[in-house]
Amino acid sequence: MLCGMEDQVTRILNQWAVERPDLDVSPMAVVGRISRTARKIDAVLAATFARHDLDSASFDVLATLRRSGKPYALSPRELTETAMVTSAAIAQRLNRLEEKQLVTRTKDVQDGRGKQVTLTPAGLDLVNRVLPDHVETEHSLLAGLSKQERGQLAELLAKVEQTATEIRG
Amino acid sequence: MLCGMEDQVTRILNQWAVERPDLDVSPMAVVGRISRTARKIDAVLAATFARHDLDSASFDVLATLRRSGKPYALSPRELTETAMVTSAAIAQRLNRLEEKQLVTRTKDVQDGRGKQVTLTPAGLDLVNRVLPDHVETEHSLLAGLSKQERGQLAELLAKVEQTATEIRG
DNA sequence: ACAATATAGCTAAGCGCTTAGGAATCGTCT
DNA sequence: AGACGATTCCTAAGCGCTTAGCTATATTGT
Repeated sequence: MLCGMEDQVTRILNQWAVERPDLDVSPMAVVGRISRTARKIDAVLAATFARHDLDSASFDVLATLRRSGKPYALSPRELTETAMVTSAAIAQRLNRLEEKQLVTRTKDVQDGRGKQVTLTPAGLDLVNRVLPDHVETEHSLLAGLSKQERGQLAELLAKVEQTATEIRG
Repeated sequence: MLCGMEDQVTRILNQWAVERPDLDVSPMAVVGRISRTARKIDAVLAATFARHDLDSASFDVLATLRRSGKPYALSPRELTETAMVTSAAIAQRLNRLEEKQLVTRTKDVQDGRGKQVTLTPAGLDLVNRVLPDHVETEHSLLAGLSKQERGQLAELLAKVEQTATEIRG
């Protein structure tokens, strides 16, 4: 750690060192940083989506359908499984996307309980237009990291994610 | 990257490689991982707070007051500046905390516009009790990382956070 | 001194998420 | 076949956040 010790997270650590010297609060330097970084990233990504009259939640659904390949159709259940939100949240996202005519919901012929959510031509067109912009934003976010550093970061985060999953589903 | 290529993020990358081979989506491996890890961490931390009849937002305020040192008092403005949420959100958090008699709001004598938010004895007692539990949870989240790896992770994230801040506030 | 602007704190309305629970359909077990 | 539990999708209510906009007080400029 040869960094300048001058930012928010470091100041918090210094305060705790004074107030609760009995506690080893060093994990905050990492855990707190993950949360803060994630929020800032979300804000940056949201700006890109907003330029296309979209929000992150809507883009998430459109992108999941898009990358599933032709015919760009998945069930709400499948969408729920990749989205890290509840099925109720997906239902509401789909209401909004259907309203904007970016997806359609049709009955699943195989399973009467299920639905097929399909990208409309307008939805496919939109996600194809947003994608390059979004990818470029992500590139710019990582501009300060070498290829090697990106690999390191991804690996370290994967370990933490793994541990978090083990602790609580 | 010598990892097993079998998890969620990697599957997404593989799908994009098929569907949009023209785009270099490699940043998703990092950016997506940051978001996912942050959410899982939040869930783990929330479980700890719930054991003390608290949520992350409330704990955040209590902990900020606690680590500011005696007399455990800050203005809503100061709380807003460290919390990464709007002043309206802080006002509502304070409503809830005041209702539970964990903090008090008194008029600032120096500045008639301002208020002083102070930990009550009950609030101080609660945060002192939650803290060790919370710190232990954070330790367990990082159990899979060596001390050196933690330092690396913190530094890499700090770089990304810095870039994100430069891009947009 | 006074007006204009900035700042501090708050409420209200809207948004997207959650939990809770309902309706329809499927799969299984007798 | 029929009953029962599991699964799928949905709505409703509640929660914490945001934006918008209010009041009160402080600061700045003339």
